[in-house]
Amino acid sequence: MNHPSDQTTGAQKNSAAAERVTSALSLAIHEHRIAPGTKLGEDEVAEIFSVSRTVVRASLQALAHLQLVEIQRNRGAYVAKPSLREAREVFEARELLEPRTARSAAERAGPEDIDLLKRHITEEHAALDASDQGRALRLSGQFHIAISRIADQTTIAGFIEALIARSSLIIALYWRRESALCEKFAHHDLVDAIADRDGERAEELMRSHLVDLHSALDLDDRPVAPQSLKDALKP
Amino acid sequence: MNHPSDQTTGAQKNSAAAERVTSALSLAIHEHRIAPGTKLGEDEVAEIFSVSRTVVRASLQALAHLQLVEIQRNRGAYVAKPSLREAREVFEARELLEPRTARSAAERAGPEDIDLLKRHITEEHAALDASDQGRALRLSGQFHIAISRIADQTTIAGFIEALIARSSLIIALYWRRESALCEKFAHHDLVDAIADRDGERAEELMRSHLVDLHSALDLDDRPVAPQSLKDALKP
DNA sequence: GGACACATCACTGTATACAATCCTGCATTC
DNA sequence: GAATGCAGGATTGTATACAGTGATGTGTCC
Repeated sequence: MNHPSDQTTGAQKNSAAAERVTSALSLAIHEHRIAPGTKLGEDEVAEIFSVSRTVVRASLQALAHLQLVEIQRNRGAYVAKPSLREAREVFEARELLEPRTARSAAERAGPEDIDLLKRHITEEHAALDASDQGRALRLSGQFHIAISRIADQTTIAGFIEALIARSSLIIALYWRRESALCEKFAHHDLVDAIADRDGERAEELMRSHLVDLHSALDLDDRPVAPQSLKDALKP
Repeated sequence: MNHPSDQTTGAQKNSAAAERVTSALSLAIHEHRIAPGTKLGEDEVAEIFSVSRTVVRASLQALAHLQLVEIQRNRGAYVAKPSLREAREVFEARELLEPRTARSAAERAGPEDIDLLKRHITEEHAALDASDQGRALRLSGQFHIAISRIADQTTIAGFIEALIARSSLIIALYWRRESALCEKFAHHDLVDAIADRDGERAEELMRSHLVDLHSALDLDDRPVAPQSLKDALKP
């Protein structure tokens, strides 16, 4: 059985070394150790991981497909900075897909699935207790992915995975300091509903959980980031 | 204004030459000129397009991400052969996403959007009259993509694009000879509903259209393809 | 005659070298 | 002093060469 924080995503497998680089970059982005907008120079990344640019390029392309990085032709790869509009779209899409997925998961979950989810939550708590925000955030995403996997719809699970990856960037950009990270209980209740095989309740819990998350973001129309003024005038 | 059959998909842009190769391969697959399961050797493709393997690899990777081709490590790239289960999942996902998208499209469509859709249909008819099955099929897919673009949800539009790409493979594998290609009228009615700004009707038409499509496929559990016996015994 | 082991071959994986493009800084000019 | 043009450097795009892996076919042994 896999450890809950295993990160073999459903994404397209790259070959050998490329996958290692992709995972490492993806992890760092998910844990907010690389900020949106950061340039990922090929030589730079290549040296860090002791591989050639060929491998790095494959990784960056894979990440670009997940929209975690943006590749500008002849200019290089940058960690993506989702716009307000994109941020809204991502959460709308999640609110469309995930509640239904949670329902399916509740209807299909076996004992080992429940176990997996519970271990997930344990890990989340541990990360929160250790004040490891980055890890907690990543695990929180993994929790959602785990549910979509249990729902046994790999196609939709893949979409959700991509949405959660982008959510991580969105949270990095638009999270309101004021709002607390109240996911602990939300996730716990969700697992309970799934363990009870109560699809209806799982669906509703997931929906409200996502609405909570959404409303904890600052997705109004006015400029948010300090550099947006400069950005707005440049092009 | 763009020509309706323009094919600048929302997918991640590859660099320069790679995009040309990706488009050409994608087109050939969509038009059923390359069968599922066909091997796409790097040298072979490289020579056909007069580029180096580097470029071909980038293209194949991009197509792999759309799940149009499957890359097996150290073994090469093959045009994907979606399983029955995957086929079902793809259509379930479409039935989940597209009706709602059609509703949004109806609510947002401007005159130029209606024009675009009408020109799409004209092209489809032309292809059908010319008995160009492959082109008709591709245009039919493009029609769905156009609607999702009008809905102005680029994130979901991207998902739908990927689903339609795979649908093309699924149709190649599981289409029943008996059932007629009845899309002409379905698409026509849909455009009418969108032109009337009747979201409700558009949603319902899209739903039934997809159900029709789904039921025109042979997605039962028994083996379908003639070579499946051989395949089943080999591994 | 069949099966296994091994060698050969074809192909993919990775690294590196070269070409093209873009950005930066400086000099020149008005 | 500001703006423009140009040159240098840095970075990405592409091609090619080498290394590693899997498949195929042959030969030998039982």
